[in-house]
Amino acid sequence: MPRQAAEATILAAAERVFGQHGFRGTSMNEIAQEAGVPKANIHYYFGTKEELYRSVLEGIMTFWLHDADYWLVPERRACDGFEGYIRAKMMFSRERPDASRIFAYELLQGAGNIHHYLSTTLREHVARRGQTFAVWEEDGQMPRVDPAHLMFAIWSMTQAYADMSAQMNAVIGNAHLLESDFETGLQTILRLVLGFCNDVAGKS
Amino acid sequence: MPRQAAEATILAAAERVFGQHGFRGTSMNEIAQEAGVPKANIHYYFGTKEELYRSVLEGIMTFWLHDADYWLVPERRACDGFEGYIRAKMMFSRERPDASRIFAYELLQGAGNIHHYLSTTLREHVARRGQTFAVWEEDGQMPRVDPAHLMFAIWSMTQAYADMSAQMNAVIGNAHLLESDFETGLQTILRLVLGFCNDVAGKS
DNA sequence: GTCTATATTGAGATAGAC
DNA sequence: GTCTATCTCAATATAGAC
Repeated sequence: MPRQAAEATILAAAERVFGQHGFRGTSMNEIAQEAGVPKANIHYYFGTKEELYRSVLEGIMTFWLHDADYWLVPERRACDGFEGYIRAKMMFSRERPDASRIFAYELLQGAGNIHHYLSTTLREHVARRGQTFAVWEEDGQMPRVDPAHLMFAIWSMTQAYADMSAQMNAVIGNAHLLESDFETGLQTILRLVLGFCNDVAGKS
Repeated sequence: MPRQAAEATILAAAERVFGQHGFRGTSMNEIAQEAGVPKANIHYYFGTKEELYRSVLEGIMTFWLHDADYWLVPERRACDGFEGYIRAKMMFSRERPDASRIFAYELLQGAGNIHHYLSTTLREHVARRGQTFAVWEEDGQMPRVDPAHLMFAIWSMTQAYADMSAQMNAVIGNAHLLESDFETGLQTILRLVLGFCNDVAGKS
C-alpha cells in the first residue's frame, strides 16, 4: 500500500476506535486490527500512540471552525445565521460522531493536547462571533447576550447528539438514534435559539 | 480507621481521580495516594477496580434525579420550575464537577455500566417530566415541544460547565471558571429557556 | 517498506506477615 | 483489619529478518 493510502486508512481506523474508547481505553492492537495492518506499521508511520492521537485531533480541529465562519457573519439575518449554523452542527454530530466524541474526551481530560489551539485560534474565533452578534444586537435582531456563553450553549446542545447518544438511546428506547430523532432535536434547539432571537421586541 | 470512614475516604478520592482521568486513565495507585491509604486496602474494601468504579457511579446516580422531581412538577408555574431546575443543575456542575465528568465519561464509553438505570429509572423520570410539560402546555404556559429533547438540551447546556470547562477556560482566558462565569452562563441559559416558555402567545 | 518476535514497563490483583 | 512484597498479564515500543 502506498504511504498516503496507508496513513489515511490508519487515521480513519484510529478515529473510530479512539472515538469509542478514548485515548487511554484504546490499544494500538485494536487500531491495527480495525485498520487491517500490522501493529508495527502504525509505529512506523506515526511514531508513538500519542503522536497518532495528536494527528487524529488535528484532522478534527480543521473541521471545527468552518461552519461558524460561513453562517455567523453580519451580512446574514440573525435567524438565518443561527438556523444554518445549528443545522450544520447537528449534521456534524450525525455524520462524524466519533470525531465529536474524541473532542469531548479531550476536553474532559483537561484539553492538554489542544490547549494552544483553544486559547488562540478558537478564542479569536469566538471573538469574531462577538462582533457579528454586536451588529445584530445594534440592528435589533437579537437581544444583548454574552457571545461566548451563547456559543457554549449551542455547542453543548448540538454535540450532545454525538457525545450523549447512549443516554438518549436509553431514554427514547431505541438501539440507536434515528433520522427522526435528529430532526426532533434540531427543531427543539431551533425553538430555543430562534425563540430567543425573535424575542427582542418584547424584551428591550 | 473504622470501616465506614475508610470507605467514605476512598470513595471521595476515587470520585476526584476518576473525574479527572476517567476509568481507564486512572490507576489504583493514584487513588490510593489521593486517599492516603495503601493500595491493597482499596481492594480489601471494594474488590476490583471496576466494583469501586460502580460504587462511585451509584453514589452519583442517586443525586441525579432529585432536582427535577422537586422543580419540574405541574403545581409550579412553568417559568419558576425551569428557573429553579436550571439553577440547581448549574450548582451541581459548580460544586461536584468530578461527578458530572464521571457521568460524561460513562456516557461517552457507551454507558455499559448504567444501561439498566438509564433505560428504566431515567426513562420513567423523563416520562413524568412529559406529564408536567403536557399540563403546562394545556395551560398555555409553554409551547408544545418534545419533552425528552428539551431535557437533553437543558442537561447538556448545564453540564457543559463541568464537562467542557477546559474549553471555556481557554476561550474566556482564565485558569478556571469564576463565580461570575457561572452566573453569566446561568443567565444565558435562562434567556434561552425562559424566552421560550414566555413565547407561547406569539407562537400558538 | 513490511512484518514477526521480543524487550520492557506499568497496572491490577493477591499472598502472607503483622 | 492493615500493609509490604510479589505475581501475572497486557500494552507500548522496537529490533531485526525479509
